[in-house]
Amino acid sequence: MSDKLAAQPGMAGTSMNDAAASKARLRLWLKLLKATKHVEAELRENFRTGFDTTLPRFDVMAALYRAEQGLKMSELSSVLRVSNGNVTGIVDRLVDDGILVRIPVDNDRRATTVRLTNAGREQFEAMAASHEAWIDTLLDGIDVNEVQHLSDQLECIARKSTKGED
Amino acid sequence: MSDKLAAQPGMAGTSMNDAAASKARLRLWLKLLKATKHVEAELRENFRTGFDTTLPRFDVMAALYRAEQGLKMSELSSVLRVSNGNVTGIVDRLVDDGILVRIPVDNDRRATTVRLTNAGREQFEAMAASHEAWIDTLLDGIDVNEVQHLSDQLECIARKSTKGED
DNA sequence: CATAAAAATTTTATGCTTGAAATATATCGT
DNA sequence: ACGATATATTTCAAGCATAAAATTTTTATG
Repeated sequence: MSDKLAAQPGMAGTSMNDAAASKARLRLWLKLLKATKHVEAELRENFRTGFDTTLPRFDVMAALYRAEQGLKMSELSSVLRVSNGNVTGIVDRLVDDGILVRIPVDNDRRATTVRLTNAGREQFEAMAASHEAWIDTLLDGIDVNEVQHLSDQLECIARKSTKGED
Repeated sequence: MSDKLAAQPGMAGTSMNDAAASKARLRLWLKLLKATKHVEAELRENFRTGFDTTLPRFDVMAALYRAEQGLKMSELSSVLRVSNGNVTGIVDRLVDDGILVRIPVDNDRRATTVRLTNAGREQFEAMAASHEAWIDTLLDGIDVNEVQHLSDQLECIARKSTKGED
């Protein structure tokens, strides 16, 4: 639609040739990556020093906090979009720490449900509050009024082949 | 949108109460993370199937491609913002594969410089071309005219405490 | 019912990542 | 020259991550 006529000197915000657009996208990706890695690094450090835990553990707890009745291992790895084998290890350690329990599933001895213990729910709530505050600080360079817009653009990226449940 | 009660005068598109802004930032962060992870996963898969290599290896090669005379291990880990120990392992494997060489530094027997071999440079060029094409495809949901703007916002995030050399 | 196919999970092998400890070398102050 | 400190790198232990193979149990089919 808005392509052909980069003709005008004004070039009112429109168009770029393909090669330039490709380079621009590459630079954008590098910045996206840089910003994300930066925030992740800060969060990891905060989780480590503040709660002696990790981001992946927090992610597992967050998923289970939302699912009061617990989730099966396969549901968990699907929600978190990580491999099955990976979840096994993280859950093992969380169980050892008394944060999670494995509950056998009736009528299917292959599966187990995983659920937060009461201690786990408590710990999660404390961490979630800090987490939100950390993000608030880390992203405060962003114009809040632009958040929705930015958000929409990112949605476009994530949706590529990722059937978008949130 | 800016919350119904944007009060009145002055505050044109501004404002949201703090709690709402905080939640909005949290949601934004989750999308940022989701978009980044999605692109990363696709790239990893492409590198694996297309070149039997990994993103971290590509990153090392990219850094060294730009530095024709090579980099010391510490410079490499600083540029890539990863730990020293991490770089050691990745470089070890790249050396085994004939992609990198370690060169002793004159007058300082503690340090070594790492450089791409000719084979390494060749391989990198092929991979870089594909990489750019992959990114172009993955980010094509993004309005190219918004790239600069989006980019600026991300810059804000990355700059927090990250003295911004690129 | 038997057995093949499917499903849920774990195990294995490999590699990335960190932070901390260890090693080796260089530099500086006295 | 000596010893303390700083610098460059590697090693180590633990955890995260994937893909692929293996295990166990369920379900479907003949």
